Amino acid sequence: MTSDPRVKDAGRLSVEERVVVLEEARQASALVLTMVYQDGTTQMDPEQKLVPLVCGVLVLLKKDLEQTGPGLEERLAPGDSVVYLRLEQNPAWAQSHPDHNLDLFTREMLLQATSGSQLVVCYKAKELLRTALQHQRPHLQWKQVSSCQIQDPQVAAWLLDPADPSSCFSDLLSKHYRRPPALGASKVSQVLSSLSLLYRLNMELQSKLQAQELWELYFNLELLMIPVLAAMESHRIHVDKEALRRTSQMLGAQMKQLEQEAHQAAGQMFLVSSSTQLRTVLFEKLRLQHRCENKNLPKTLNKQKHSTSEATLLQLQDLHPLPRIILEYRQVHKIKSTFVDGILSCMRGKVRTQGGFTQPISESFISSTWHQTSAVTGRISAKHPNFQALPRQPVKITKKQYVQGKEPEVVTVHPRSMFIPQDGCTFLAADFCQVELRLLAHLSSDPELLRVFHSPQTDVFTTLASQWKGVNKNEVSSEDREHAKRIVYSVVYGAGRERLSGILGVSAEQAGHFQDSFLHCYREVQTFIHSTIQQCHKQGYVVSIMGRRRTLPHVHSADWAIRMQAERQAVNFVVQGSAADLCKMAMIRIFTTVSTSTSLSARLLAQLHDELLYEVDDSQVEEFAVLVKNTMESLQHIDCLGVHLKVPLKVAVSSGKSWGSMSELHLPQTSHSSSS
DNA sequence: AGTCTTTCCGTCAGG
DNA sequence: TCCTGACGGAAA
Repeated sequence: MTSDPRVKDAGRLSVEERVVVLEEARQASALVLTMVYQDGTTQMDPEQKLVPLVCGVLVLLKKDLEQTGPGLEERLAPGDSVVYLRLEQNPAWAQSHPDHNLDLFTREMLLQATSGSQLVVCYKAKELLRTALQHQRPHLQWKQVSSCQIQDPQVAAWLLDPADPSSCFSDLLSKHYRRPPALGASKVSQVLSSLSLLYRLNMELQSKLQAQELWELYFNLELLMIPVLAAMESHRIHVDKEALRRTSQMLGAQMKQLEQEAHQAAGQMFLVSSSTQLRTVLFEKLRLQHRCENKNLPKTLNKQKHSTSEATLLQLQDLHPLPRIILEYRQVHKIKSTFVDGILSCMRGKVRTQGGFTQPISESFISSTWHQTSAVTGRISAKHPNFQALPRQPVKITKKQYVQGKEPEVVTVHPRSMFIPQDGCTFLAADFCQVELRLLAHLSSDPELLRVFHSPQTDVFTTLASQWKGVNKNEVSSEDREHAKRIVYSVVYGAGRERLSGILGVSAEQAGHFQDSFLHCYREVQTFIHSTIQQCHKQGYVVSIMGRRRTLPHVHSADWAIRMQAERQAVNFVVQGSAADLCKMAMIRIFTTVSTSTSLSARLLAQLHDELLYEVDDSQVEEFAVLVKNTMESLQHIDCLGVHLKVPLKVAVSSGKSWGSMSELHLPQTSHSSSS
């Protein structure tokens, strides 16, 4: 890489030459970047199993934007130059020949790319940003890159077609621009032409976004999410590792015991974790299905076999002791494998290089990877671990004591309580209350639903339950309220009465009755569903409040089931996608405010769709809570994207010394809560 | 024929 | 009913 004459190796430039290159970078009309890994691949090569270590960054400095001509697409234009920045793996104090001028140059170049005002392009920009933040720590702070607007073809292509599984660079090239160049040339030549093509591809995607009216969403929302996500990944959450280890051991013992009980109840040995083997025991050996013919036992989705799901086992639990044991086993198994051992395994395997030696370390900090382009609805998702799926409620486990005169011991396990703030800090969570339902009220303009949200001091689902049941608000039980919630969402997302009856535990007839009465009470909701489907049929796609779109080719399918599914997806997308828009905008607004403040230091740790989790200095909790609440509720009106909601937004803020024990923070009323 | 890897399915945590 | 990701077993 560094022996090619077309590439300027920063390490071999003189101090004077570096000054010139830096000035050139500042004057360049565009910068195109890619990370280079130790195995010689770049960000534009197809994904590998194990992400190789980063060894440097290649920067293409484009002097002139409008250079076109035969053959120029994949070759360097005259006046363009390429600089290679080697990223030193060792800290400065451990280097044999520290070159402080080179460190400074690298830092300045990265700063120019991440906070400069000219056009910057990078495929998978979030990875580059996160690497820069980690590598330059503590010299490059996340606040410094908050205004960064690196363009990313992966994000652009996803907005154009969110259903397309985020494809590799060469797939994007052939889909949106032209055939990728044939292999054969040297690796350096390939990389250089890829950089040129990356620039061209970006220009092509830019005009496609403009043509589809997606440019504003891209530029004002999705691009600004990149630094937010990069910063979120570079903040680590403290985990009580010892508590996790103890819990793992305890759950292991509990599983062994439940396994024995299951074998005894079944009268044979079998693999308790296998749904196939359990099916054989329950329905071929014990023949439990014959003893509950009045009930409608669920079947598996593909091959119409008896299901062994939770719903089935709950129906069978009075006939035999086995189903209850299995339910408990599954609960313990899920907690142990995914939320205790799973989390522990995400903390291992990281390596830190120290004085030339690479040694495995086991820190008690963790950070997820956040994905911007993996959900069709525009939501973000998390992996390794999946922070968005940690159990909300603690789980009770009864340990039977085989000692005379001892009562069974009840232990509660709560994975969220393993996450704790750093010393002197507090967790603060901000939750958008019933965003999807509020958006439904806005989208449908249903007068009754709007009225519910405009009358303050009432719980929405309680009001809904009282309206549709025709009883007084204080006569509504918590069960009624829960039912109201289920009914609302089942209607909006097109669930049949069968499905609803399964969830509520009532007859299908009664479930159907509930649905009818809901739609009768809120007529415009029905109209909204119909018009959304109609619009999808007419133009082939649907749009969220901020202009996010999803094309649904299957609405034209001749197959009834396929077509109906596409129609449900259309309705769901408009509501869920709009909620995603709002939540992203909230993250960006808060990020910008904190970044431009000299005193605030709150860090975003996680996003749980409609909830944001921050780590805040103890002394700033109140101030930040007010800021977050006001910022989020003010999103009722967003001028730059033309959003004006007919409903007020409500945000609940809570804080605590562990993620498992958060209590609501009651703040003074603000002006937004009574706006109309 | 036994072992390894990959893919699919069922189940369940979240919203 | 929609949208995710993780895990373990079964099949390929």
